Amino acid sequence: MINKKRHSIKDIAAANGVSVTTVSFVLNGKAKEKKISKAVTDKILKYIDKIKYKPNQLAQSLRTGKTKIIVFMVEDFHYFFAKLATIIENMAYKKGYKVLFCSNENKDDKSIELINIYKDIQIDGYIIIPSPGIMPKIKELIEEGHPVILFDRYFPELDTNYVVVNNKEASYNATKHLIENKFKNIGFISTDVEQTQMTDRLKGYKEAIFEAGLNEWIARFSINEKDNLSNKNLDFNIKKFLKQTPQLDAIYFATNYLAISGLKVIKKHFPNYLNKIGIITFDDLDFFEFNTPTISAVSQPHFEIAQSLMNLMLNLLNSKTKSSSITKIKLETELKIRSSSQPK
Amino acid sequence: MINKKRHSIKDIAAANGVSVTTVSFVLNGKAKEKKISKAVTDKILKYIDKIKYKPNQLAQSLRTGKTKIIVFMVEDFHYFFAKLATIIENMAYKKGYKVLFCSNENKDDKSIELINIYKDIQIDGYIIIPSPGIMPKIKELIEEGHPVILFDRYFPELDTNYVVVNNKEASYNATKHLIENKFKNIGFISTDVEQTQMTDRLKGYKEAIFEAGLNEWIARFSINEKDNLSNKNLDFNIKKFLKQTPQLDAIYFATNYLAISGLKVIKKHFPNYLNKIGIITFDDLDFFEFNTPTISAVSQPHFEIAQSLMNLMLNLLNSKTKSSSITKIKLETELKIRSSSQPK
DNA sequence: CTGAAAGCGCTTACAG
DNA sequence: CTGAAAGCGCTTACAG
Repeated sequence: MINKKRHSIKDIAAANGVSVTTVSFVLNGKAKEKKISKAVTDKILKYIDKIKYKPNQLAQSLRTGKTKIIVFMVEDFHYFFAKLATIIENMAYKKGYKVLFCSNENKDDKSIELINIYKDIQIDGYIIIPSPGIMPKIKELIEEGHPVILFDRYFPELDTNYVVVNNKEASYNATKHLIENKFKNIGFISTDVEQTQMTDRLKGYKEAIFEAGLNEWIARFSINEKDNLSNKNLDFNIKKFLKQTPQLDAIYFATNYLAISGLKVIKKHFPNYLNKIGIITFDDLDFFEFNTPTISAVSQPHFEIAQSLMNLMLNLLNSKTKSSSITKIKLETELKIRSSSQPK
Repeated sequence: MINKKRHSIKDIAAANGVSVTTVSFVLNGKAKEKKISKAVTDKILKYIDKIKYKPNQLAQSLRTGKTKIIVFMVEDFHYFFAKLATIIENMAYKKGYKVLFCSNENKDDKSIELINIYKDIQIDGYIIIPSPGIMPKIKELIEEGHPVILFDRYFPELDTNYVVVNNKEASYNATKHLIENKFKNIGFISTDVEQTQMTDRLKGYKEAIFEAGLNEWIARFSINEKDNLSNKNLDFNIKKFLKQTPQLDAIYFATNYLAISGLKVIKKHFPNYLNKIGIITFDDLDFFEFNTPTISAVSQPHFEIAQSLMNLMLNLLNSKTKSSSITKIKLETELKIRSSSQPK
């Protein structure tokens, strides 16, 4: 490595005939507080500006224990992530933080492994979509004093910061929308995960169905190897469910990849369904907008989610006081009514 | 922070009645080389295993100048990125590296800003989809001795490691496929970016058209604010182009978000086109597979791209010798023929 | 108003 | 075979 050797505080001190202490104080904006004379302060400031001095983050980190790195752990890097990532990134870098994006694939062992690594390298803060069984690990993180924010789902038994959407209410509204459009036998296709985002959507569905005195048609599939869109197993299960339940006149998918799988199956094996049954899904996707037919969907407020997460995290990082106040944010979703949920 | 104080080498040394030097040698697998007795070595190894000692990465980094972090810079976090990210992540973590994913939005200033930050924190290696004008910055990185790999596109004038696909050949084949299916007036819709991935695709198109003695119909739009799928401006331009060029009986989109925009416009303003004109696009997307009609596409080998990138990077990181050998990899794409490109 | 010095936790050249 | 010590580049309590 061709070393146009980096400048160090020592160099600056030597060049200006002062001590490293003085330079450090000036660099850290403590000149006033430490009563460094204006003359010296200005001289140093001008000099660091001239040589474009940048402190060595590594040394700072070693000394202070802060790395200026935030972890952003999601389930996978598709759709939802893509919508949030750029916003998160831009907000973080603007404040001098780097973001380590990573995916836990909703697996506990991967989550734990990653968290352990990040603890080792002394990450400043954690924004996490938790996998089902990592409540103990999250608890540990919090007890050790790390700023932690969960999102998309949370652990009701754990008092922690989180940002989620109104899954239950949105699900209730989506179901009710189908009911109002005269659908009578509304299937609910979901996963068997027992996490809040999914159980709340189920609750909303059940409530609306119960209120209307209709029958429940619930299918919950296990998603082991979620290779996103090419989940043969999921396709197979949905196909089986549709075949076994010919009564259905509408389907509500609990999340977008289920809807994708469902649409694939319908187009292939039940093409007449497309114009016959109502379809709605949680979690909007760009292409639902121009699929034929266009697909009605519950749309999550990506910008608000990302913004809430980062604002909250930056607050946590800046508050010297280990403030024991916990912030829980529930954001509103929007029901995008398109053609798939119109009366048939 | 509740400090169940981390163990340090000093602690280990004290607890075992040896010096930190000895401990360090053992930790770094230099026991043999440094002739540490088997007895001492074993004792230390057993001890660090018992207390689950993990070295402080920060201190190591400060000392060695290595951070065990790789940067993976893409244009944006959609589609292409999602396909590569998990593979990259898993390969990296397995080897003890962390990955800083970031997006440059194909803007030079953002690229440069990010690279400067990463140089500051002494990132070990750079995998970059370069924005149009950062050749000087890339050159600087290389000259300073940083391992750098470009991908998706490269600078022909710069002798550097890269991983790309056979854009020109694939584009030639895609165009030829349309020609063989009797399309005579094939439009080419692309961006005005002068980067290899795009210019090569244009070349392939032109070559096939020329060979067949057909007319060229080329539209190249500027993509300023690429907010991915909701690019009103792009929609507008494509609509205008289609209106002004009624001769077209087929369209070849140079990349997937152009195809998405095009499909939206066609569905909305030229619905009869769907069954009338041929469509093919570069860069496959999951939903092209179950759009109506299914869309033919040039599919990139995501797994091979990710794997090549990481293997190459790990090689670069491990070779002590500043090997001056440059690796240039061009991977094969696959033409997925679906219904949109069938003869009409 | 400013500085000498300790220390964050490592690695390694040097000495014995 | 093993250890004392310097040094990576910072921050900050302490002293004057």
